[in-house]
Amino acid sequence: MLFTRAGIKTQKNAPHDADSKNAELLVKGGFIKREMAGVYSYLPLGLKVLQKIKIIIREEMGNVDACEVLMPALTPLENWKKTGRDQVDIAYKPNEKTVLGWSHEEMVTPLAKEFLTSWKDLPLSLFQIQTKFRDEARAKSGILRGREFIMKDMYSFHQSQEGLDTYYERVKEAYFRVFQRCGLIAYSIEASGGEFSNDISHEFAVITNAGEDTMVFCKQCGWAQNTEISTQKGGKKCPHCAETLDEKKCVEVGNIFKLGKKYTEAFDVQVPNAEGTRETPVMGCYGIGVTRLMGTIVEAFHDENGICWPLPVAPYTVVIIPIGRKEEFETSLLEAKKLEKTLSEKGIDVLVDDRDESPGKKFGDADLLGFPIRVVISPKTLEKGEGEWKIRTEKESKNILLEKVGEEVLKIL
RNA sequence: CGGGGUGUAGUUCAGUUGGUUAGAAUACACGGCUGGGGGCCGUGUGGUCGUGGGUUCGAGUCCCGCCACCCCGACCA
Repeated sequence: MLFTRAGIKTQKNAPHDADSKNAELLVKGGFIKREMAGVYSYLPLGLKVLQKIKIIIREEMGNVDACEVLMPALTPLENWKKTGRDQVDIAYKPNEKTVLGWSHEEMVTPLAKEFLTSWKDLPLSLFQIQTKFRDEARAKSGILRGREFIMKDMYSFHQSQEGLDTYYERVKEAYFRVFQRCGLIAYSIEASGGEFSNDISHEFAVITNAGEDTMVFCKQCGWAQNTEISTQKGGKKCPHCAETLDEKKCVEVGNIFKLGKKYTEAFDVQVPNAEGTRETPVMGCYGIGVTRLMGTIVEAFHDENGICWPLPVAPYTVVIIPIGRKEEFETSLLEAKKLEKTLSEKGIDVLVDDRDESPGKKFGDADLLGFPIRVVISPKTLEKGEGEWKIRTEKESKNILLEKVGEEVLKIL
């Protein structure tokens, strides 16, 4: 892909009110554009990142036998009246008949009811990746807390509590893999069930100063708790292994709940078991804030020059920068395009900075935009058929034969 | 939802006690130079000063309402 065709526009000035690194860097890099408080457009580069995150999520949800669906964002108020959640004040209500979905228990449960006609249909797990609407009193921190955001929400139905318990643990493992593949270290922390459930739920938290939550955790055994409910404090001893507890700010990137029969009862879902007796299935629900996850990745991976995307979610894996003047630039650009073709054929996402800009500007943008690998092609290096290879997060660069670039990239992918 | 603050060019900002034709940087367009870390020079485009009212000979500037946005707090699935 050519830079001038990729819909990329960087800007020098950060928004004056950027209150977090993700807001500042994503806007400067032209990944997103703010439209209102807590509402963003995703521009070509930002959308590419989102798509890569979604691919990871889809693969991992597939691994726990979940099926993807897409339910409407516009939902009937009637359904919410059945669960008493029609009065929740963060809900946007376009009119007296409809609610913009802020969670989808009220939609997925009636849907599952149609589908679940036999115990053989259980367990059933459905997920969607969809825009959610929540009228937050105060949106903040870029895409970490918006009024409109993208969420992966999944709902499972089981014949027994044991079935749910087993599945819950499987999903927990899948969640760890999702965050790990995004380059993040997530802690599973005990939290309150909120309005969903009286049981303890689990949040997945990533340590970062931009976070709104605080957790206490044990580096030794991995035990962690949200300070919201914890009686423990940093500096005290871990209740499990007596190590000293740490206390850090964190972002909640996911959460999972055991819902029990609250929703299946509200919608009168009953499934005949093997004996022909009708039973009410138990439910679990599992969320990942997809756009929040993207913001968290930026909070976790940036330096003074810009973003440092982890390989699996980088909008482009490699940026090729041809430099030189006049005819020399044309020669470099030609070589860059040749290299692009070779790499693309190997399935590598490549961007060629074909702009007629100063080298400094191109380097600056490459750093800001955070492509993991940079290959510079100049008359100097071209003499030996080489380019300059540099990893975004490393200081030093090295020269490399252009024909070797492909295998070098594949080596670290 | 309480307290505080800000709205001027695409963006970041200046604009004196109210006083002609509202400025800069950056971005953008064109030309020239430059060519390994956001380079230089020149020319040009771009503004109903958030919005509605009021005071005044005269309002970007003063007063009131409304709206939007930001910060602190409350809330947060």
